[in-house]
Amino acid sequence: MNMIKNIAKDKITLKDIADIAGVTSMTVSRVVSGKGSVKETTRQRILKIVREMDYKPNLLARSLSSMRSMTIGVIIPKTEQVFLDNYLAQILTGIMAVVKEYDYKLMIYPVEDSESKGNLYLTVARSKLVDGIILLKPKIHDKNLKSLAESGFPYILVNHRSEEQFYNYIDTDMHGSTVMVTEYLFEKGCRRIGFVAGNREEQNSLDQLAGYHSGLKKMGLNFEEDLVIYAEGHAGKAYSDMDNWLSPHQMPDAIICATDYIAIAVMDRLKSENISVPDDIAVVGFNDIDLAKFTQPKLTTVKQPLLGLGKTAAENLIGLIEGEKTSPVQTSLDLQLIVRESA
Amino acid sequence: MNMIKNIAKDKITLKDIADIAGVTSMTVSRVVSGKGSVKETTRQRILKIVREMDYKPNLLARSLSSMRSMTIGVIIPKTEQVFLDNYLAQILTGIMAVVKEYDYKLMIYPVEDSESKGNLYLTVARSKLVDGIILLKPKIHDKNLKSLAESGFPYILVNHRSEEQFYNYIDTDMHGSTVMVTEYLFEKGCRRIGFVAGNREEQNSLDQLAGYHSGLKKMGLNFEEDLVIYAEGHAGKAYSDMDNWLSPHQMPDAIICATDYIAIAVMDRLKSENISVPDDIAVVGFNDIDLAKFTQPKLTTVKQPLLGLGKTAAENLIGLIEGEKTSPVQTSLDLQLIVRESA
DNA sequence: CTGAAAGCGCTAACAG
DNA sequence: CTGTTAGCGCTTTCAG
Repeated sequence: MNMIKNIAKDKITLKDIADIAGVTSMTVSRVVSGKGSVKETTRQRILKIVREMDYKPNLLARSLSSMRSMTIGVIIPKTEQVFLDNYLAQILTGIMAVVKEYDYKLMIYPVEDSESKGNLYLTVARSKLVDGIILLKPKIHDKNLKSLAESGFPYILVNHRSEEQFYNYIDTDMHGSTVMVTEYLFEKGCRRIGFVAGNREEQNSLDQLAGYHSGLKKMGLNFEEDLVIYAEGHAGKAYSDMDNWLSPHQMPDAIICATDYIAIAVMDRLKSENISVPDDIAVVGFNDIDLAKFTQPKLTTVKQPLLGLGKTAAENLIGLIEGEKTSPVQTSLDLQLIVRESA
Repeated sequence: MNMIKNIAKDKITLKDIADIAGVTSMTVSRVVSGKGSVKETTRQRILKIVREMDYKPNLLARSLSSMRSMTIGVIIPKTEQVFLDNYLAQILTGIMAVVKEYDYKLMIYPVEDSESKGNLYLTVARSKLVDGIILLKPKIHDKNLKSLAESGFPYILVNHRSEEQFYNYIDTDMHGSTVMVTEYLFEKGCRRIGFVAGNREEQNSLDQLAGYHSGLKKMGLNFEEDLVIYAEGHAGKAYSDMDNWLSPHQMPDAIICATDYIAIAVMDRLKSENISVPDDIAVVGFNDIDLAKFTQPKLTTVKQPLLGLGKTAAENLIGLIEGEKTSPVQTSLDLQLIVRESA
């Protein structure tokens, strides 16, 4: 029997293994970390002891010494929804896939909207806990973005196209796709196309709104303020603000919704008013969430390549971290209209 | 003008601050970490320099030295869905709320089902990157749970009730609530109550199934194998396996679904077969996801206190970490039937 | 209230 | 291929 097995296993260090193996901790380090070469026989001997002792490296020490944490941070805007929002969930899933592939780890930083205490981004950056950060849907007026960009710390903005030349971002073409939707509805015969807007503190939503304007213009339609509901992304607000539309001559004949959640609420309201979708009014959503195909009628929507967004963001960030890419990284992914039953 | 401001700000250490302030790094440490007392005047002087220099502590070094990372890890089963599943999303949201409140940080570890390479749990535990871990819905046959429990490292199992006396877990009473649902349907006049089961590798789903059995028995109904679909949690499988029910005399008059996603798929199938819910068949889901109130008809479902689950798990874990609680922690939260239109 | 000394466990860099 | 030296930046502990 082996006495060694009775030692407390939760504080075994490289040195302990080294002493048993009769080498220096440096040699064990090379074996365990896989960096540097070691004679095959001693390598095997060390590996055996590592297994017997059930040694697990202290990653904290490793990171402090190597100046690399091998983890990336994700900053999530914590409005009401956070994870409840499938939108973020999908992007995160994409990020996770890449993170795993490259053997990185993942740290989550939820951020209150109000939060402004001393530039969280730089605090995170300098904490050395992460090698780079991905910011999901930052607010357009976020003052701290600039100092982050200037700091040289690796970061990627997701869904935050910027006119500024120096920001790193991955985005989807919200403007173009909203024009496309307007065009689609026009060709279906719609002439009073309404719009329920998202959160105007997000670049994304502004682009959508601008796309709606462009689309109308392109089709030769006039913009009417009454046809827009500024729901700021809240399904509940969309539902109740539809009051204004509920006199027959005010009604649009098509409604573009900033998100699928909003579209669902809108359809629910229409149903309760006995207005038929798509016969009386066509409804289009954005995102193609899981449940879009289960609504009655099934929701016509614009599919965001959310998984791809997450993956691209993570891949580019890791590229930046490992010096294989250089700033600025600026990418825009295409969207796709999924025609189902609601329009 | 202050020359100091031009120094590279991303590698300022306690020592730098100390030198400028004319004290030892130890004094600065006390000020920055808030532990230990410092004369008020020097405290203010140091704080001023900290601000001017924009010093941010290196948390890696702090953790290595103090043996506390102030972060908790969450192990997420990465089946197909991960974050896409609102279920996990809500629990995570609850965890995040508490984590923020207690000034902890959050690390995410997605786990492949197949994954068994050298007990991830212990590897994470010994990495010192986290002070404790929460395991979401571990599989019942997971061999590694036992060694984790024996290691003494703080952990909490979420939704994994166990007969074993020594496991720490937070769970919801799936058995009892499924009995309650069966009873509810019986009282509505249903006598052929069907059941679409979840993933039988999760204790949770097994409890549901057992609750279904108990419920039938309690109501004096016989269990019929034909009334159960083993969809293993997949909405798509539920949809297609309903084939078996689609001859009139095979049809149940009520269907209990393991999750709302399944319930939605089931209702969709019934709709496509021109079977009316709830007039012909009553449908009940589990979880009360966001969209349950938007389905047509609105879904009657069992509300899981998912946010509460997450919060309770995190609070208890932190209690364990900080020595305010002792193992085993075993809690079961109550569920609530939300009656809407589908049953 | 402040300082000195001694690490936390690992790795970079340089020898040999 | 292996060892030595010297930290990474912070905190613990013990003095004073």
